[in-house]
Amino acid sequence: MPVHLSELKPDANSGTPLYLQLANKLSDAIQDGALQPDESLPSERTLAEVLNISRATARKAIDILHEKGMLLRKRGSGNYIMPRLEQPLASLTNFSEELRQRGFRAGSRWLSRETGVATTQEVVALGLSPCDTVSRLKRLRTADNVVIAIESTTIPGKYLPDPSAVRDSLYGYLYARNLPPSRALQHIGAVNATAEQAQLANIAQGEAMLFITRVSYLENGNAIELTHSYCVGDYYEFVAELRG
Amino acid sequence: MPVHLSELKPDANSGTPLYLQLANKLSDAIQDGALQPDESLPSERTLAEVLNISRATARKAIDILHEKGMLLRKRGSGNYIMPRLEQPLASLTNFSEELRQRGFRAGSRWLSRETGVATTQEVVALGLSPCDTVSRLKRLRTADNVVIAIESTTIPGKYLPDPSAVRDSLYGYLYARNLPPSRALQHIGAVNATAEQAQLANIAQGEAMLFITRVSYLENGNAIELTHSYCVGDYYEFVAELRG
DNA sequence: GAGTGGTCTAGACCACCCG
DNA sequence: GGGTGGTCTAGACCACTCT
Repeated sequence: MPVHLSELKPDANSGTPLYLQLANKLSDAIQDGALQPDESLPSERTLAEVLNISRATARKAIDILHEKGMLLRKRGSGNYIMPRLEQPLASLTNFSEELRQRGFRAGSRWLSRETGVATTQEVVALGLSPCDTVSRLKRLRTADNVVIAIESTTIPGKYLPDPSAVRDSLYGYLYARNLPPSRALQHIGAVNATAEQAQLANIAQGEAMLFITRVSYLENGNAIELTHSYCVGDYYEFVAELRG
Repeated sequence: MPVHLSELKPDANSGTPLYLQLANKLSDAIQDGALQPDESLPSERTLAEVLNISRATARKAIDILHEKGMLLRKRGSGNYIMPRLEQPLASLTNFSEELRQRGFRAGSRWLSRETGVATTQEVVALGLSPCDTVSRLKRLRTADNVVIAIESTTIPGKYLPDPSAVRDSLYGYLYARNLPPSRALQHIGAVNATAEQAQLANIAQGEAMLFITRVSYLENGNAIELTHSYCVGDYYEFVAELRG
């Protein structure tokens, strides 16, 4: 424990919950290497006493890190920092940030933005009524100016009446209107590129692509987005974390 | 709330924690349809009082269901049952069970079972020393007698000294020896089938396949298994859940 | 204003690990 | 036996929703 414990002390007047502040500070300390793998954290009771919080609050912070896989709990012994696992990038972030984290320059080019009446597939996937209108966005995704995916998105008209309102980032639009997706289901398969896809992505016809279908949901359970992505195999790889 | 609340009462002498018992009973009630979507749960205080437990305990049970996406919490209003989402099959279960749940008859055929010295890739992925021995299993996975995947697994020798000890299920072997994987990272890409793969899987050369690399970890963070799977696109699809 | 979930406290007992 | 995490209790205050 090279850190001064006092640096972890949360601020009771900051507005953010104490347990969240503590979880974030501990997480940062681990990421920065101030806390080393296999090292043990101060005990829950020690943390509580030194930081002037209750043990339940300290515990809740530690629970968060444990749930993220950063800590190993050992009953009767202590809480230990996990040997570093690769972080799954499959969390719900926008595409550009994901690529930027991997060191690429992300870009996109619109193929079309239109409105229309929902197809049967869209009605089912998004939980709409047969006559509802939807907005559709189609674009090419690029990394360092290389096409890495062809992406088609459908959004219910009530959430996006005018598709041209989305300038760069769909997620940016949704967050700005307080419609942040909280969970999503992805179906991932492999397909051979069609002639049209090959031409768009500048690859050979028949080349293997990842075909990803994603439905995103709001916190209240309503579907907000249906996206089909065709991803160039050479550049794109999906990383997922499984739990037992 | 058609159920009698008394049926949810946990047993203090059962050995399993109260909050877990309650979470399971609530979960069952939802799955069975005894609690309908959009219906609200009794308030946390009511649950606590009727079931003779503290609010914190009731809350912890409800937290579990919320984290599983079964409940929608509404501050100042109540806890509501979520409209049913498709369950992601990407949790950490064995292959056979996963297929069985989808209504297939799962099978496998061994191609080879051997021991050897860890390759560089295996050393890195599994956190071994360069001279460590490993066991390697290679097999074909079938559903209703159709080959759907070609799978190669590497396990550190200290966990599996004799590869022929694995009869049918690797996970069965690991659980029996108290080595249950608790989390895993999967990398998922798309590749074109080689001539050899095409012949094994009875598909055309060049056909798109999912290429999945999985590393599984024990609760203590040690890697237990490295698996490469080539999955036939027509039959296999990976389902993942993302979080915000 | 009454009821709800969100946070926090102070204290308790247990099972477990370790020296 | 002393310290640890795992569970549980009985209270408290807040911000929010509903009507």
